[in-house]
Amino acid sequence: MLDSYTVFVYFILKENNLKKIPHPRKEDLELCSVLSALSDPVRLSIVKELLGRGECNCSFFCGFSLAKSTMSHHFKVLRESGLIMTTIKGTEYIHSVRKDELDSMFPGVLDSVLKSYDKRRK
Amino acid sequence: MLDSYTVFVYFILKENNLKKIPHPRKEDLELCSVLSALSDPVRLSIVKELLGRGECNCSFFCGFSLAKSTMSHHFKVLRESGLIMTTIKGTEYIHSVRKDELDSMFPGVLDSVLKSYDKRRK
DNA sequence: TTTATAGTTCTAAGAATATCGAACAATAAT
DNA sequence: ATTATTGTTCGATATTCTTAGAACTATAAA
Repeated sequence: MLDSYTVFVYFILKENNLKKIPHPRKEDLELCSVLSALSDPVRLSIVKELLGRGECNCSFFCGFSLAKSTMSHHFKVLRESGLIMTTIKGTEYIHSVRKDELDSMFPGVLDSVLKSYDKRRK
Repeated sequence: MLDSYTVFVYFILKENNLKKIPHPRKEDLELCSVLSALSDPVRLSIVKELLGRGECNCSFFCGFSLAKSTMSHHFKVLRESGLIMTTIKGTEYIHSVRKDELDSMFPGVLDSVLKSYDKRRK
């Protein structure tokens, strides 16, 4: 039985609980942090997948056989370095590479790294 | 007083003590190791200096106010990742960037990274 | 032969990283 | 309301990294 007061309280609670995921500003991105984030094989692989697929949630990355808390950690490192952006859609977290901003700050870095990664020995 | 026997023994001793510094083969260089080596500010700065100066010994890098053992460690990391080559000339260790080999294995990576590094905020 | 030079290697300490499982949180579905 | 989904966050552990000082090594110079 929902009276108007209950609806109001529910709305406030929802608003307060809305998760805000912090992202660094483009101008604050640091080259060393980006390189460090990319230097881990798991994360480099994530970035490659994200670039290939456009954007997607974490479920695409179960092939790593790593715990989901571990994957969450890697996504966090990528986010804090400025490599990816995360938005929440329902219960899903949608990730995408901040390609334009990265290209603007560090021209050629992402492209050359991923090109080399693609033609590595399998 | 050097007789021929003394000269011979001296030669053998010198030969045995000749330091062989191991370097990874070009084909064995790994992208993640290179990125990891470059992701440290000290090492990135070393690479930049080496590229600017051509080749040089460690004494150019005293401005870091780091212990020489620490610098030696960073040069070792750079060497083992394949980023630099080290030869011994007298008591000096001469370092140089393996630019051609890196460009061949990872085209554009070194250039784009150092370009971004050069125009970072001071 | 002794001393100086230029660096390496060893050892150790503290910080940072990668990983996991358990507990938790927000939304969606029933 | 309860349960399911999709993750995050916390706490712990094992490993790696950065740094430094002390001892050492090979060559050069006196």
